[in-house]
Amino acid sequence: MTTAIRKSNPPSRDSDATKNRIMDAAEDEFARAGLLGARTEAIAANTGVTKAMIFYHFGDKEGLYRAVLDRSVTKRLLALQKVDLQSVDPVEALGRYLKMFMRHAKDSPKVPPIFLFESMQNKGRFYTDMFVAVTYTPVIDILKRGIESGHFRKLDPEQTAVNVIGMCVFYYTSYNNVRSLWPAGTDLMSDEMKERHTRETIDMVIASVLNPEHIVSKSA
Amino acid sequence: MTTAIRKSNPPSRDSDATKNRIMDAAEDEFARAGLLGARTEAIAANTGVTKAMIFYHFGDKEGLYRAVLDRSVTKRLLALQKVDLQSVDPVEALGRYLKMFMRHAKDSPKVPPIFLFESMQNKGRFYTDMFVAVTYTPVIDILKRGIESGHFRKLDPEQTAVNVIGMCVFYYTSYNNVRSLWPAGTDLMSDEMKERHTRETIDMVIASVLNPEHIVSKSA
DNA sequence: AAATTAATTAACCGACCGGTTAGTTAGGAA
DNA sequence: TTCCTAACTAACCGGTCGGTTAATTAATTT
Repeated sequence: MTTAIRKSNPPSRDSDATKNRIMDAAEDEFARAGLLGARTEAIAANTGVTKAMIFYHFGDKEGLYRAVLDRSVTKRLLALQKVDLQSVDPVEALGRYLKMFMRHAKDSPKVPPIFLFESMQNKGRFYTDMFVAVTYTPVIDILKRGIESGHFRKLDPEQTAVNVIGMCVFYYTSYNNVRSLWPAGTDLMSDEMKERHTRETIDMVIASVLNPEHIVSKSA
Repeated sequence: MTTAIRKSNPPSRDSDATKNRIMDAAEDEFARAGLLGARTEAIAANTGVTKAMIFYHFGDKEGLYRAVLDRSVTKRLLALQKVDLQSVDPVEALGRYLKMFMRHAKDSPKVPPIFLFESMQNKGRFYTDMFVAVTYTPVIDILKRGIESGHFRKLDPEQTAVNVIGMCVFYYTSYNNVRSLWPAGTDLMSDEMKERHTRETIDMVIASVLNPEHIVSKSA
């Protein structure tokens, strides 16, 4: 278990290392209960250091929360910068973006719940423009480009972008509710199931935005 | 405001009426913070009766929570029973189901957040088979029928059903995060915006499952 | 090796929160 | 009218939780 590993490490007297350990544990706890429901004791318990260290290093619970959000948005920004979305047609661009996004979701499955809590509990108080810029804006840009080029249907770019991200993350926020749709004992967070979801979602998104006429004219 | 209206009503000595008032206030509070984060004081404050009445009528916070979930699943079941999904082709059936579902979401926008919290905070502990039966099973049935009849692509029915519901509810759980995608001051929960989301979502879902070949053969 | 400082701990505090309890009040039955 | 009981209130209780404080320990500098 991650918990055990984290706790077994010796509490080294290294500020940055300790901060990261706290943020790792905090990510789990915030994903479980959001800023409001997270217990600082619970975070500390998976850290190997005392609860007081949270306040020493981050000021208060909110400070730690901000730090966790910042770290995850930075991570996604880095991943985004590695993808070239400009020099390919909109269909390919959308596919590339989705692959990048789903890889991030697969590697950091705790992030979607945290952002959901952020919206529902905190009314998006800590959700900055930066977060929008690294998730929704690229999708909207691609969609607009695709409509103009005729590759995509005449859709509402903003509403569609929200729905696209919704498809990508809903599985990661709701798997506990939908477990029973699969045979008992199926682990919805196994690599195989995550990959199946990724494949299915990319197919679905592409199909949902394509312009049928454009396909016909292409095959003719 | 709903709050003011609820509170101004005289605290009648009617058990059922009081229970309903408590459940109304509880729905708001559970939608804000989930079972874990909900404050019984906050619920009582919007009720016109004392906090003690919650425990008198529902035993404990969890009892009230169960009651709220039950009420909303009953409501959806009733709406579902009024729709005929059998005697029409899969495309029409899916459209009808989505319209019904989105009407329910529009009228009870607090329900999606509650079920999201249920998954994330409580790991679906209170999410019964009944809930699955009134949300996912109908979609899966329609999808399977559509694949067999050739109307739909060869898709994964379960994964797709989850994504479909995801599209329907994500807007209602994330609007606080995505506000900035629209002009400042836009109320994402206005009737007009909700209807726009509904239209866009239904179009998108249908497009995402249709079998391209079936369309071509139809138009030929 | 002494002094300095950053990292860490254990114990503690006040506010809050779920739940209880003892007593009150309205209203229907006898 | 009296009685009974279901609905309701005000005050309270014990535990939990975010945050503080004073003292301790490990590195780093001089």
